[in-house]
Amino acid sequence: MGTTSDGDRPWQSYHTAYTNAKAGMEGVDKEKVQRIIYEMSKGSKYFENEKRKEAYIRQKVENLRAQCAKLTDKDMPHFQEVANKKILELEASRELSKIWLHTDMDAFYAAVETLENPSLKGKPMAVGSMSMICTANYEARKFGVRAAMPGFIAHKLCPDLVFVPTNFEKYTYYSELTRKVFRRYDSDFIATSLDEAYLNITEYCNERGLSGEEVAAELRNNVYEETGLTCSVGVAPNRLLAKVCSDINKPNGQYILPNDRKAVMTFISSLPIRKIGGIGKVTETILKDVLGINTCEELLQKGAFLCALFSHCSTDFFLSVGLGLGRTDTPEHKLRKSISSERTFSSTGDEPLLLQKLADIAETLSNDMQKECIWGRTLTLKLKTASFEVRTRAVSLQKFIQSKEEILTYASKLLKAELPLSLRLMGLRMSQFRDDKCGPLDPRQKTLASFVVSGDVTASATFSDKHQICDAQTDLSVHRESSASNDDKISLSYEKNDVLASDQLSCGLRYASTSADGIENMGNECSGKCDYVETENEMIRNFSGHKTIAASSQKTEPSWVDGYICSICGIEMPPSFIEERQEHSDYHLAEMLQEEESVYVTEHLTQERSVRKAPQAKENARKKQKTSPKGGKHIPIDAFFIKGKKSL
DNA sequence: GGGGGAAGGACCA
DNA sequence: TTCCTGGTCCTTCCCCC
Repeated sequence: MGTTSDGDRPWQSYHTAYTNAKAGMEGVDKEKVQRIIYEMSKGSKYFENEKRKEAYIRQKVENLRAQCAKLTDKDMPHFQEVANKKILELEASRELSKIWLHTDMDAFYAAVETLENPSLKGKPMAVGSMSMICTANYEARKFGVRAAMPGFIAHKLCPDLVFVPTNFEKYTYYSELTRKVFRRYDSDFIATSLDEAYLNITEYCNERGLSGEEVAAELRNNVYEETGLTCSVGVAPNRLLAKVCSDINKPNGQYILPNDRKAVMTFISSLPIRKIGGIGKVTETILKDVLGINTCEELLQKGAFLCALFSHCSTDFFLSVGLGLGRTDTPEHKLRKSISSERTFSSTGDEPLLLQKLADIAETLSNDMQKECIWGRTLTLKLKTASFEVRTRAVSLQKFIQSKEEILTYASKLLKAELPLSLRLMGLRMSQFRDDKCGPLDPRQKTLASFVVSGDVTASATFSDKHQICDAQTDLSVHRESSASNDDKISLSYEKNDVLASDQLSCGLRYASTSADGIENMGNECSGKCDYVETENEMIRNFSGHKTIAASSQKTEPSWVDGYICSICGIEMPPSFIEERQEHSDYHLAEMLQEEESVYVTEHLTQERSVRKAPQAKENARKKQKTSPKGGKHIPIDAFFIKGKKSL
């Protein structure tokens, strides 16, 4: 990219995501487009970052080449044998009885906009803004304009380009219309985005005695009739191939690959690897530059090298691609694994401003989580620096959270550990969701109750031993009474821990206390028994594994009026309901502690800052932080989330 | 040595 | 002057058991 080896045409080696051919871009003056993009990008921070990334990939290629060179004549027969065995196994799994159809709407957002505003017809148009465009119609693509390209570059390529802002409500509405059509062919169709879906049309074809080709034509016609939009369709024995096929006759076309092994192998033999979903720019570069692999057929031919250089997982994928294999089953309904929100803004290092932006993102995330009834326990902060370096910092909590306040509390800690820093993007992601979605409002109560009610002593003991529940503010720790007693009794202990030290611990308890001068004193590991010293409140608590209530408030345990009425909520429960009563009391205690925590957090924020700056903190920090490949200035997160040395 | 969390990266739409 | 957003999966590193 722009180096001497490129002579007087440096742009020829500048390969951004949007210099790759896409449907409708045939006949584009590629060199002209590349030159313009290069001229407009060079010198920018984005460009510099791209250069860094490319250097990193080049290094990766060199390393793999070196590994390759080390392979001896003795190694190769072994790896060839491994590859042959894998190929035989994969071949045995080949299924040709299913007919899969992949449908892809043509320039979807642009088509919807044109449908609603016919004056746009025939004009080069892009949906998006000057900073980034989502999609471009086919007229614009003739100029080299395409999705994921910054608007200002698109404008340079096509000065008459019309920009239309995105309107996702519209796209969702039209997407739903297309899905109504899809459902008639396969009620369990898989939607991968607003404009793409996979349909298993095996049954539909068999029941009606229709071929895949006939069904594809019928479906395209129905979509057009009911939406006024065109789509392109691919039909093949599996999803991987169907997706490749739908791209062949774009726009408004279809391609059918027969359910026949020979036809599949012929089709795949000359197919460029980049056409396969899952093989992107980096993987393509590595396979090409290290092993000279350009087509899917060559993946099979170089099987031995793939086995020698890549992981089992990657090798299996590459070899199955070489055989033209793909998924033929309809997966179970996939549950969401994470939810996130991020914002890009003008680069700034202003701390109050960054915290304000973080609060906005936390609010959006919290709202989204509430809409979907989700609680999560792993919070990840994503940062993009002014120089486009991306960092992520995560914290796993011992409780599930959802509120803006809680998200912001932890997110702020993660951010502050990274500052000072000039940022252009911040994002928050929540993952590790609680299994039950719409449970009680207090996620912890459910967790606690499940331990008591289940009576699964083994499970609770294991949990207790391995994961002392030490939440940042309010902790509900489940402890088994001394195993020596062998009476299988479970007692519940509540402990309120230091906001600073405990929230990131996954195994064991460690407490950090802060003395008046801000010097860090690392505390003890706690497993069943521990002393908790909280200097700020001059409070010493002891907790010995028996049922202990260690809340700082003066509130007392709920009592049973007249022997059966709860003094707090008035619920009636006879004395014989021992476990239920215990659980009920625990619930109120958990509530009390939760009330306290907001106050507690506020009190501790000031203290926490001083701790973060303590010189000893860095020394004590566990060196888990991975060395940044970029070698930039970076404060390890552990410098903030200090863990003590394990007590012996 | 294996399990699992954290961090980073690839990829997709 | 200006280069997105939101999601999944995989790999690597490193700590702890």
